[in-house]
Amino acid sequence: MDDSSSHDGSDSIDWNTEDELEITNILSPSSASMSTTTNAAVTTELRESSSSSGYPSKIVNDFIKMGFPEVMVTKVISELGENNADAILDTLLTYSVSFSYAFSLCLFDYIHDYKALQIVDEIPQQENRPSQENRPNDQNINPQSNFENEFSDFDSDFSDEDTDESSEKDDPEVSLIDMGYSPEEASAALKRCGKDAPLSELVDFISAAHVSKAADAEMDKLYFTSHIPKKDKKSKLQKGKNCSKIENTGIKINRKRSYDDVDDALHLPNPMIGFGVPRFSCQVVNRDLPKEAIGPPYFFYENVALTPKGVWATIQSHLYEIKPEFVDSNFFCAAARKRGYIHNLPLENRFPIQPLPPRTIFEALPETQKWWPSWDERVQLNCVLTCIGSAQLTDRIRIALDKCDGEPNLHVKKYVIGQCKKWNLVWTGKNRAAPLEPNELELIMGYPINHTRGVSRSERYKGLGNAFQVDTVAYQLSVLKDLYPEGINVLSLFSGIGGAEVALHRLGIPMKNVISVEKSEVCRGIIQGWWEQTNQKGNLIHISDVQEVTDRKLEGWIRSFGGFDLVIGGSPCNNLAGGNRRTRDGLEGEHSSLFYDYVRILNTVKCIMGSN
DNA sequence: GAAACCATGATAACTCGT
DNA sequence: ACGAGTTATCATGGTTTC
Repeated sequence: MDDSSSHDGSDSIDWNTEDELEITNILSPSSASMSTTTNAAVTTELRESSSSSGYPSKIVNDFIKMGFPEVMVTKVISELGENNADAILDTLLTYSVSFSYAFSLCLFDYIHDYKALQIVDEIPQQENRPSQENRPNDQNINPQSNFENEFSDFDSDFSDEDTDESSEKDDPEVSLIDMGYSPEEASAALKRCGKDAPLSELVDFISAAHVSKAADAEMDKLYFTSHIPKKDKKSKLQKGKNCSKIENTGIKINRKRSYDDVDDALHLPNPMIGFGVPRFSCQVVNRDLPKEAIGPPYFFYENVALTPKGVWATIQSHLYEIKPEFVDSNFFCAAARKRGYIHNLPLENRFPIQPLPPRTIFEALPETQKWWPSWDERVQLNCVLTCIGSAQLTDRIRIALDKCDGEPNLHVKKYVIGQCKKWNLVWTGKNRAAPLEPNELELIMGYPINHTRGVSRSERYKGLGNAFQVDTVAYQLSVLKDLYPEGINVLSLFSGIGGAEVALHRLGIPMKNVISVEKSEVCRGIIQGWWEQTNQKGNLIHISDVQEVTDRKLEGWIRSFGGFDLVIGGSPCNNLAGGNRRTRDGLEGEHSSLFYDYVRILNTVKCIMGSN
């Protein structure tokens, strides 16, 4: 469909026309060095535009055009000045998370007077903020190393102001009440955060409590309320398919719904931050898990968020009705990755792997900045997939751009940007948009560089495209560190390239025994290589087929190890993923139905451990 | 209507053992 | 040189949500 637009013939541009002369010219080093538009990076463009006078300045408009709210742009620019576009962009990117979250809260009608928005609005009015000259750290933000400080910069801004207010410093409870919070809320926040906590943290806590309460109510309302679908066209997935496989297995299923009553739309959270992400301490710290779901063993299940209708409802129904935690990894790294996680892990005191990974394209891939066109406004990548754009596509893009004298027209821009987003291309030369290299994907996905080295290029892309984003998963698993200081026994299903193992290792959680179930020999080799290279002390046992994980074997392992502390895995998404044109058959598809083996194994483990 | 999406399969090109 | 197996390359929509 996307490509058809390039053949419509309605435009003067013929995307498929080969022009060898132009290609030759562009490929020559001299022509590349002659580029007059080398200051193509967004921030460079903005930096140049910022020198112009007038209000609102071009830089303000440019950031607004990038999608940032005007109030936020003007606030940040008033903070940082117009001369440091990098810092402005970084701050906006991070702050937008907070802002959009706050904005989304407006959806909950009973917190219409949400205080965080008041805080946001108040910021530009405050005159006693530290000047840019007094904040050298903000002036020279190093995109390579300072990312982790972004949000704390904002927090510290609040804190600085707080300390200027002696009354607040003396009695934060009074300050909170003055801000409109109830005495109960203020008291609870102080009890939870401590009396010395900065005001911003206290506000955050109260906001989080609001969110928790609102989200619970809203989620209950949204998840499974039935409505009549408006579309006439029936999904090929939603009707007439039952979980015959499960029923045949005889496994006890906590099934409350059929497909017929779960075909309503799943409302994914926006922003997709689950129970909270780093830099935004808006966490739901308590949730009521069903008794039978409470660990140990802890379990952690993952799959794509954007499934055909009804899939997550079915998954949830087989996993103790625990609501999925939907998180987009773009809050952790430079690429989007919208995933749902169902787990019974505690939510309190999560922490991310340090240092926090780069979260923008320029920070992750600084060499691309040199070639980045000003009109490509992407600051993060789309989801890492299992295959990459073709070399011919890169050629088509280059030819199209070469034909333009100076900045391309809107039609060309639209085509190029569309393809860049679709295929996650980055700028690696003049008019050259190319796919990411495997080692770049390893960086973005949180794996050691060369983690997948030694296998074919296709296998590397496939493995990484199917993998956990390590930082995202690690954040959720981090609570295990205090629970199991001596290490854990892990049953890792559908291990892939070992995302769970890498996450635990990077968290500093020792693995005593790992049963790793993975069909692909290539992936098993990658895990084994990593296991040896990182000098793991524990035992790693490979199982090639999930069907080999029988009750008897589970019983043997449990008797031998004393039980599994964590059952973790993301079952195949092949038949769920939006990229699948041919066999997106839903949870009953050839590959994705292996989810039921996850359920089977988890139930067996719990049963054996419970009886012990 | 725009945007996004842990993909699949056909075929060409390549590798390697005989 | 041959052939089997492996790897690289490319084109291919549709569902879902906002």
